[in-house]
Amino acid sequence: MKKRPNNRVQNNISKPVHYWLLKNEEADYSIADFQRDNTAEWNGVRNFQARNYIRTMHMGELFLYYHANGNPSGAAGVGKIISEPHADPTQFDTKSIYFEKRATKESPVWSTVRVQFVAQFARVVSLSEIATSARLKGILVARRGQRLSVMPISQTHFAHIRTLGMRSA
DNA sequence: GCCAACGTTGGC
DNA sequence: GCCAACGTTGGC
Repeated sequence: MKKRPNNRVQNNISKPVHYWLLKNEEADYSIADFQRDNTAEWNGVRNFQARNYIRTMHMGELFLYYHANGNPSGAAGVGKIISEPHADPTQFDTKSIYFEKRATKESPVWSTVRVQFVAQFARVVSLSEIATSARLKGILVARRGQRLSVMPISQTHFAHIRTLGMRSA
């Protein structure tokens, strides 16, 4: 019998743990709104690359909550994925701005996950701070032209930004 | 409001 | 499959 590699999590062999960065405009849905609601459906993603990332998400994974168009823009807190990926219901709603005429119940086009508020940072870790940090070199959110609302982030970068955010300025 | 850097659409 | 036109994102 082959021995199971010991660098995998038991009962979860084919599911690597990801960390994510999820964006919302601060004026549309801030970390305070997220905290008030406690949970939310991450509906309305209409970009194929972002959708493909959503489809690799797993329950329990953590993400940085990022304020786009913020004052300043940056990481404002932490949330958690609390469902497996599933069809975004707004794609079937003819009255929704997210309606998708190509979508059918049998083969949906867009995916979503349910998310839960975990923590608000003591301070926003600004994009300029992220972009200039040597320890965050290569981070996707600071890359020029990067506009995805859902992107992966390394465990190391996630942990570092969380440490910065939890510490008062 | 400007505009760079994309992604998407549709004619051919 | 190419690519021009158009739409969107998001920092500034």
